[in-house]
Amino acid sequence: METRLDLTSLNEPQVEAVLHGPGPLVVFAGAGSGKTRVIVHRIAHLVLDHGVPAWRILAVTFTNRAAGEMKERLDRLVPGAARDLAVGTFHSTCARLLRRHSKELGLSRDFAIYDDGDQKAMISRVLKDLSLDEKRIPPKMVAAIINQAKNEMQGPEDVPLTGLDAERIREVFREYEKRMGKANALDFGDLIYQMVRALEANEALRMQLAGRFAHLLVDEFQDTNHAQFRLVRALASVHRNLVVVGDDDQSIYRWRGADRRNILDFRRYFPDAQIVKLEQNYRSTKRILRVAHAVIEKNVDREPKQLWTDNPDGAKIKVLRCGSERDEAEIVVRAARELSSERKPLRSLAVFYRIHAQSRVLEEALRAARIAYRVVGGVRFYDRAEVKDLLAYLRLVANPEDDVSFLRVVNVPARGIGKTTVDRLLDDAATRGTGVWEAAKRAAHGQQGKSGSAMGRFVELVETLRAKAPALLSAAPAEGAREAMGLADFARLVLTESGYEKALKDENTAESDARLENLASLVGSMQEFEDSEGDDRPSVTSPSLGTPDDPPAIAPGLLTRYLETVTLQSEPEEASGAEKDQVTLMTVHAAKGLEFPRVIVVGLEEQLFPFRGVSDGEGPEELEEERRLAYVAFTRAEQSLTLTWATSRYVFGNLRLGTISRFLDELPVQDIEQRGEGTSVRPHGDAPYGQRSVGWGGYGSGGGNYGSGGGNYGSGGGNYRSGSGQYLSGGSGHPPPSGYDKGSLPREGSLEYGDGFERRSLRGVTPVRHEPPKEKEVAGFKKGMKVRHVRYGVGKVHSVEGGTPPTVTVDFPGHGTKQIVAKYLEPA
DNA sequence: GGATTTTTTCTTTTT
DNA sequence: GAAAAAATCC
Repeated sequence: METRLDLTSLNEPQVEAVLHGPGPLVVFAGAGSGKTRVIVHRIAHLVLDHGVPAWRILAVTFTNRAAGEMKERLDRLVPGAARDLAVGTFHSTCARLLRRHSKELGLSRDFAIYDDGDQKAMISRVLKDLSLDEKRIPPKMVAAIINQAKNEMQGPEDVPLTGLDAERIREVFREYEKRMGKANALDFGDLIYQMVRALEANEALRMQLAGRFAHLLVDEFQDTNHAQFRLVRALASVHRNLVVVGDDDQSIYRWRGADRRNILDFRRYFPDAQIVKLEQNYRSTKRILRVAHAVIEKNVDREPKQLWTDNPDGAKIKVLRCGSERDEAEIVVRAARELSSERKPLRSLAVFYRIHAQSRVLEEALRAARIAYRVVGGVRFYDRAEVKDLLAYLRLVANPEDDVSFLRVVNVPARGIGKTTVDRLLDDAATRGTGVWEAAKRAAHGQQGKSGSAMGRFVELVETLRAKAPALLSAAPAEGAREAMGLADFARLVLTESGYEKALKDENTAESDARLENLASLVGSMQEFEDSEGDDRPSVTSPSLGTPDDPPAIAPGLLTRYLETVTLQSEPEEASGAEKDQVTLMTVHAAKGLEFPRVIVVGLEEQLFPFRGVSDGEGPEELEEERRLAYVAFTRAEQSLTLTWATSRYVFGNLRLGTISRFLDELPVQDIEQRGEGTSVRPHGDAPYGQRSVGWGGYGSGGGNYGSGGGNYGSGGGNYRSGSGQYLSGGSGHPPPSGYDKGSLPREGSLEYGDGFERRSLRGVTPVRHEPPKEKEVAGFKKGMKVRHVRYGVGKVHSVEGGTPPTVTVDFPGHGTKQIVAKYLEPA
């Protein structure tokens, strides 16, 4: 057809997907096949060539990042169109729709959204109130059951439960739901679950919403769960213009309820669906694709397909055997230095690991080498205590029924409302069946004069704050007069009125300073949010999902919108401005959808990658998902891919010996280049986990799996220790003395770096005899002590190094970890 | 009631 | 080895 949109840059199947007419379409889009490009072009096509108003197009993604990227790219293609486009994650889209229709649905407009931590706190309280033992019924397990149930669209009455405690757990679920209702709170699962229930039960609402969205596009469809599928089905029920895009090989969220059947069997639900397959890869070299394919093709349960590319063969994939995780870190440091020497930006390098815990060592090494890096995910900014405290205050102001937030801050800073008082309050709330806020008000009024009691003063504080922020609590007046207090100003007020700021200032330690700094940056981010929301004309879709003829009558206030935004995004928005040039560290999960010229994947050992947890029985499904993860990791790389594994590694603080990942063994030999002495390529086979070993060329059987005896990664207790800073010099091969309680040791890893120069003995492991290691003391300092430094203030001793002159490693909050010569420190 | 020290648990992966 | 939970001290 004639299009105003330029399609010359697209290949044939891409064009087919972009121009697809009415009705359902499923696009199988392999890694690097231009998936986002297709989605964005299709939206542009609908707007430009069919005149569909952008607000009638809904695009759903899994992450805020993907949503943002989509908007940005669309804006480049069709300037102005992105603003009105309804694009968001499943969760944010549902949250907005639920708020917009809160009245009809019997919800409070300012309902709170509980993240995992809040949810766990709520479950713990329910367990306590039902006098159930948290040891016997762990809150975490209950949370998993509740979340899974909601993913499957099941409530407490219809969730199938078996086992001794089935009915007890059901009761907890029931009570949890009740409390959530009282608290005006929804958890992540609820956002989808409640929206689907509303749509399926309420014909008028379904017609209204499904009628509004003339086109629906869903990204990463392979990772949708049942509830999300039902949501999509309901929203597409009127126009049936549904395009889903995904790749079953990249489905990595099975543990979160993702069901690949949703994409694989798409035609069972939509028999008339067209299928388009995108198999040309534009991202990676031929070698990278071959290596990735070698891992994924072993999966039985997959749609057979193979990516191809016109790109060159490229360099061989490096497979490096390291002696320890520190050696792995050293590889990363060298790769970063190599970049600099080639005058390439640091941001072209990314390092992926299976679990977050692996990032620490990498960070230490990069910091020591003064290489800029950023860690995606992990310890999140919004998880810091002071940040959560301030947000809890704000949440309480927006929604005083929010029990979890109430209990979090009722005595922070200490204001004389201790455990006894709180317990009495909770008892009262439980016996009368009210929320905690009601109970607190009762307690306050019971006193002569509100300020007669500490509780009374707290209730008064919250009410006063609420009274001061009417403009934040309801939609801003149309006149837009900025007469009232802004969000950031209000947050500052909360900090002073609550005494929070004063308490931190009085503390006057390096740590409290750091906390104050964090709060300042949080308040700064509020200012930014405020400005960005105020600057654009209020768009019809964002953030309230209204339509031009049907403007939201009860749009939530700025405060509620802000809280929603921070709860549904795991990390603060990247500060606007030039992107910094730094190496990126992240989990493989976080890497999905991204690409980097150079990629290093660390920790390719059995039990770690493929991962095997302590409790889960390991079935073929789990292994297949690990393969998909590896596939995702490898296919992020454009030009260079390096895979490392370590023969020894600290897990939980004790040493584990590792064996090479089966994934590495399966790679085509002609495409890889192995370094590191003694790496052997074992014959392929299906030896069970924990039964594999690799010849070190050293001591016989090699002895080491993570946790011996088919054990688990993280079980058992070795008796090894990495003496503080004691490294073996010279990699002499004398066997370890007898008398260790387990296994034998690998020879010190000697390692070749690819520059032809072999370095020996990077780091041996110094075994220690049975007697427990003595706490070392240097110049009167020992681990854990608080010390003061003229320049950095007060810090905690991380470890003592000894030596001449005696040196101590100290952690200074706000300044990082420093090595300081002992005489410049004094005990604090 | 609140602060400090000791003990325990934890680790997949995230909206 | 860190963070949370629990126990102990003031």
